[in-house]
Amino acid sequence: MQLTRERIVTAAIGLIEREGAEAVSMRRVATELGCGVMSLYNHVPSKSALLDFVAERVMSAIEFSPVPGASLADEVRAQARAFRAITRSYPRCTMVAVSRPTTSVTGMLPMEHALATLRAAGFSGVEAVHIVRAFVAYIVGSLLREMGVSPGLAPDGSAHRPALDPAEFPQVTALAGELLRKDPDADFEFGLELLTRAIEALRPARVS
Amino acid sequence: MQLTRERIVTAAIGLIEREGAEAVSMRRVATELGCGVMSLYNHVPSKSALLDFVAERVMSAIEFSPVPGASLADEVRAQARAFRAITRSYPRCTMVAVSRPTTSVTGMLPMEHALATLRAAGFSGVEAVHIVRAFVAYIVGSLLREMGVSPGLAPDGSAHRPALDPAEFPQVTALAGELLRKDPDADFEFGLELLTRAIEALRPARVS
DNA sequence: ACCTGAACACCGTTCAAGT
DNA sequence: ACCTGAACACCGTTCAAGT
Repeated sequence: MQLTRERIVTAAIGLIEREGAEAVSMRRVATELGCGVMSLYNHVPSKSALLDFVAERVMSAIEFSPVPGASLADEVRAQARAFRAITRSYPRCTMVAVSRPTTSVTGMLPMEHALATLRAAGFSGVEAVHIVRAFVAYIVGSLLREMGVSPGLAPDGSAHRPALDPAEFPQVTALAGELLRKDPDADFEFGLELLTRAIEALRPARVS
Repeated sequence: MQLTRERIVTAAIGLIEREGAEAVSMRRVATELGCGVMSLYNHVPSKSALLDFVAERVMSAIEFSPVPGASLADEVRAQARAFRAITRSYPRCTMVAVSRPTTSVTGMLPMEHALATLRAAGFSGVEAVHIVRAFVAYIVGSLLREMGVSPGLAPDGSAHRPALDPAEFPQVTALAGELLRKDPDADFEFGLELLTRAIEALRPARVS
């Protein structure tokens, strides 16, 4: 089969999902595709660029289903969840996507959508940009915590949890159960609700 | 001079700050210290562990100056800013710190502090944990956006900004100036204010 | 135009040998 | 106990040669 950028990116994504971001090498991708390493360079300028294309593909997988009569809060929540949903399709690729600046056209579509929603709700352009940035920061930070792993290098599985001193860390030890409990959905929804209510309170009175 | 873990971590931090995270290699660190590569392994089990120690050092550099009579909002803001301030001292190390889970004792100190503040303000343990997580997600996401670079691999400087179609991207093109303006402080403060107000509104009526 | 092997300058880590 | 050189199995990318 013909070697194309599409196929190369697909192979890279598969590799990342199966073995993690640190497993990706040009040589691995090449053998995956049954070609020589250098053949890749006819379709992709560098490894860094390849990962950019991976990021682009992941980001363009964000799906909006704009509900017609939705309130501002509902629309904001829906878009934030759609963003986070890519984690479901590409759990490990999400990290590489999120940690490199997207310059692609399709990567700008969520931004366009979000700005339109906020402007329609009465926010100024400057406010809209600020709000989107705050939400993106929160979502990206949530994804990073949820995946819990560096995109580049996996942390050692060394479970040398050093036993905290209850006198020095009264709160942490008291809430250890809660702190160790993993419920990414609940965590995400909690912060999302905080931000959503905050922008509702910020919304100009003059509803269009 | 004696080779110690301290010196190795310091050398790694210096290397990261000077040349970026992707420049760190055991061999580079060794030559930096004027010793053989393998000597490092007497004090550090692996490269991954070395980066964990880097993260620990960076995180433990967070400085709190607990203002006595401060309001909840002021305390929360102060702690969030203190977290973000490590970016000033370790601009590039921050990214490696933030993208690997901290299991160290000193890394738990900010958490302890934040939980204490929130509990003193009347929040339950479960609420406090949720709130801290939301703030951490926001702060980490902000840092990631601010540094704009993957911890592992630098993005290509290829400025192939592909010229958006104004018909397809009316908001983005209209707000291009605002979107390209870089003011990380203002961005951070905006979102911080959103979250702070949100938890103020959430606070239980019964003030202790 | 597309493919490719050899080669270069790198990696992290194991192992056996030194002191 | 600490250091270390050689070696192994990898990297990304250049270059010159093929078709």
